Amino acid sequence: MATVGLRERKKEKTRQALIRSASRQFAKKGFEGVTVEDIAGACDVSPRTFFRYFGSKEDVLFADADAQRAHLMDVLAAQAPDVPPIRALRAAVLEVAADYESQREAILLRHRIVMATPSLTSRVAERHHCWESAVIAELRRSGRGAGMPELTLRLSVAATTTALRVATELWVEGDGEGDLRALLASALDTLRTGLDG
Amino acid sequence: MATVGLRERKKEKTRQALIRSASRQFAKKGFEGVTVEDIAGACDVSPRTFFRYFGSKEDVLFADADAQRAHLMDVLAAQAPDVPPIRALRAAVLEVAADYESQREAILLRHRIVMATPSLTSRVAERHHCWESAVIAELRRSGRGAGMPELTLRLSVAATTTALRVATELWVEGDGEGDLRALLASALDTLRTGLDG
DNA sequence: GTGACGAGTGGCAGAGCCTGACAGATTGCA
DNA sequence: TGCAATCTGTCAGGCTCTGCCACTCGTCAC
Repeated sequence: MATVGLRERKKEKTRQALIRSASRQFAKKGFEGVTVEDIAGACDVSPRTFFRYFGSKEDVLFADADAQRAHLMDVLAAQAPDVPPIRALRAAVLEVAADYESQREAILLRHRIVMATPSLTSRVAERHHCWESAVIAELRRSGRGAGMPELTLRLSVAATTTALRVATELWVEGDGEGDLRALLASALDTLRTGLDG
Repeated sequence: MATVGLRERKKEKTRQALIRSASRQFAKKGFEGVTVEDIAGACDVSPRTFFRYFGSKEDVLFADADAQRAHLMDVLAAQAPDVPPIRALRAAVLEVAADYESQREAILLRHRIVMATPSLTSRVAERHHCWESAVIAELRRSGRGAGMPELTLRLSVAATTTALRVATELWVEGDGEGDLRALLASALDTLRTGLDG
């Protein structure tokens, strides 16, 4: 049996406690109105320990980013080898959109915090940019992007992740009431058909 | 005649000195290897004064961003009213590309600094994201985007600025030897025609 | 020319983020 | 129980950035 030791369970518990503590306080007092000391203090942990779990105060807000990125990459890698790159990527981002919808509250909360804090908006952009690089690397690794010129490959990936971002923004602005996957699918179709005007 | 007083001339001089001092030292010792004290000290100015010119250490690296954004917006606003939004935007980003080419050395230097400093990559992304909002606002203001659904409008703008980013990245990776405008034009054509595969 | 006004500056103090180093506590295992 | 690895707290310190106050120096009116 895969017993995880007490140590690891404790660690995961602290990690989750820090994330919850941070989210709660950010929502109440704004990102800049909360110090690392506040976050750590609410968990009976020293600020130094906080930084052993998260590289920065911003990181705790995007703690699940790695998991989402991993999911994206998994779905991408799981596509049949003969599926063309853009179609494979389409499936992957639609999967991420489904993730977002299933974590609706958390995503909405985070986006509200981000919107209210100019210095954070760049972080979201960075995340998507980071995904971009990873996706390109994966497409290259799997040989899927072999026949495409460099510019086309990069542009396709960048445009697709951009579609995910734009669709998500609209969805969030509508308080997550709309159908994110439908929105994203529509955006992807637009990209496939071509922008006119 | 528009004589600018000694005071203002001095101010502009300090500003330029700070920018040059920063660029030079960043190039030599890396962004994080240089402190604000270093930058200011090299100009015989106190750190406190540095922050009166630039909101942050990062800002000094993107000092010309405002001018470029203004140029982009000017070209956009100067398009004939009957030019459709995407075509107007195309003209504007091509103009920015021309700017980049004319400031080749400075752009290349900056991108190298950014590439070498993970924490800065988000800033570039943020800049483009910021342009996006401004462009959308302008298109809305001029009534150019009137007939388009929200999603299409935003996606078109986002995809176009993304094309600028991707083309610029490729251009920089090739040490600015290629033809940035041609690269961008090709990317824009791809977006217009539609992504296939 | 002289003096008043205001913009620009420097220095100081301080909050907050983040890191390295060391010592103590806790867990896992023999 | 005792050892080794891991996790934590404390301390010291550097850096970014801000508010505050006094000072200097252009600018402008008289």
